[in-house]
Amino acid sequence: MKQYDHPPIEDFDLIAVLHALADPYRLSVVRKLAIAQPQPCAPLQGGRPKSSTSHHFMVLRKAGVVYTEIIGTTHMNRLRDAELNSRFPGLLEAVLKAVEKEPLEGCENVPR
Amino acid sequence: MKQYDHPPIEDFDLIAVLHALADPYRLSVVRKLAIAQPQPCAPLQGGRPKSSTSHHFMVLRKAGVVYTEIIGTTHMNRLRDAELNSRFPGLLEAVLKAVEKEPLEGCENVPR
DNA sequence: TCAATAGTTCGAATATAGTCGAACTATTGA
DNA sequence: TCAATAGTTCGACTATATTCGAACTATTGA
Repeated sequence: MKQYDHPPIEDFDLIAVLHALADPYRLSVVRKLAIAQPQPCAPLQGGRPKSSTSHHFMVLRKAGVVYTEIIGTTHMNRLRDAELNSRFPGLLEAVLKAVEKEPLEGCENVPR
Repeated sequence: MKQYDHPPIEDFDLIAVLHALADPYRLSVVRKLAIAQPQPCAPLQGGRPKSSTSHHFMVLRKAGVVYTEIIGTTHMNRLRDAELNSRFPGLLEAVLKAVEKEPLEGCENVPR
């Protein structure tokens, strides 16, 4: 069962993390994973072709934002929130909090 | 004395702020302003041509990261840190903290 | 009034990123 | 063994960003 390479914490680069988060689609993925983890890619596609989704997940993985475990045919994604927080304390939390009141496609009916 | 338009807090957009910060040169400007405010553009150029500097300052201003006041012939820049913090609590602080141990060109000899 | 200063604007060139269809790979379950 | 599933890779295209020189504007101080 082949797995992805994920950067170790000490290789996390702030510019790469900020860039990874500075895209509406990728930010929505991060928000959804923050609500429910882990998740396969499929339910997070949001109407996009698989190749685009795959590209964005690669950006998230390379930055260290997402960890993907291959289980059978599905790729299970989770946030590397603890690692991110140990390297860049408060960053992910601040980002998630910054958009928590904004609508999140696919989660319109989630009660608060 | 003509002045710039700066977006009001309620128009701040997280994606734009993250994008503004996700560039090495712009992040260095933000770090330098966090150390000493306000400053004109000139000492922050870092060897770049003026047109590039001007472009990056425009990105920072449009995102709401930097406030520029025109005083005579110099454009004095400061961080909109309080406003940023009221809109996106903890974000700027987390970003600055994330890189505080990294070298900052032009500040190599600052004692700690 | 005029030169110097500080920074902008323009336009073109280059680089980086995002999008998408089509072909591909690995795994599972029948 | 074979079809279905989940996602990747490739290559081409488009869009967005960055870079830079050159010409420009506004203000000041001599």
